[in-house]
Amino acid sequence: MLSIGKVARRGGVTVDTLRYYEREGLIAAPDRGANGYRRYPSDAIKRVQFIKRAQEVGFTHKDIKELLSLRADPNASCCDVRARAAGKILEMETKIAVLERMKSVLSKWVAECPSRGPVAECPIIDALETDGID
Amino acid sequence: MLSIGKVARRGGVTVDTLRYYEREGLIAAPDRGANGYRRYPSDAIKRVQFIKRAQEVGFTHKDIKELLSLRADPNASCCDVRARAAGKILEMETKIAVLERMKSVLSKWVAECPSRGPVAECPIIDALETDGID
DNA sequence: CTTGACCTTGAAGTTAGGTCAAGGGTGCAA
DNA sequence: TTGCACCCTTGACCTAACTTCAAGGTCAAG
Repeated sequence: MLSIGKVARRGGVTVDTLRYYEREGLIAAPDRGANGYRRYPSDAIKRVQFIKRAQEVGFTHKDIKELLSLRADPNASCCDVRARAAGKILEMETKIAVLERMKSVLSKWVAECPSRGPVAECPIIDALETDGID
Repeated sequence: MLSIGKVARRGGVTVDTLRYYEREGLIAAPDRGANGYRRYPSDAIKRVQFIKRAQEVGFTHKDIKELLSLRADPNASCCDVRARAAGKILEMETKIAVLERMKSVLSKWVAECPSRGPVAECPIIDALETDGID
């Protein structure tokens, strides 16, 4: 049985974060000792790491709760998990496309800017004042 | 002179958003009529559009305040503006790189998933349980 | 004179993922 | 017994860019 501090250190999060995960339902409320302290089973560390890794590849807490439910559901199929991952890839592609588009507008403006002269003649300021985004 | 409702409609935002911009210092507090209503000069619409366009290319409100200061500063140079835009491009490249990395990890996992069979054998779940991100 | 559109303020809610502070109890070693 | 690390709870606070709410005052048309 592990104290919250040990789970935190070994899981790579803070104790505040663990309590927050518990509130959010990402990890089950553990048993308590006679002193009221949380006592975690040793596989709690694995669960924390699961959550961390899922976050690192872009899953939100809501997504992670679904993944954890699927993992615990004997009727769930691998296909369900794959669909979540595929959906997340699509989301990322959308975000990347938005960023690329903004970046290309800014790049064009930067290329047009002489980088000297007063701001009154700056083509970037001018574009912000008068252009639509195109 | 324009009412807040007119500036909002012509600027493409809500009246609440305009009041929020005023609180945030993005637009100056306008004069008030005898009834206490805000009375905007007609160039207020251009300023709102400046803010909207700057947002659309990725500038935050903090960034926009700086750009507006530069625009109003006779000692500012075009170069200062260009530097802000170039910095924003770098930020976007960083964000894109993070997303691409997450996406490639997920894509690899999706490719490895047979998309059938119980979740207990799912390679994606397995990767989340045991892998580092690589 | 009533109806509906418009305006005022301040405060609180939203999303996401925590972080921190106050005020107190517990466990162990010197 | 003192001291320090650790644990507890509740509840507020953080970023970002709004949005919504509550409770009211003003204006113009019919």
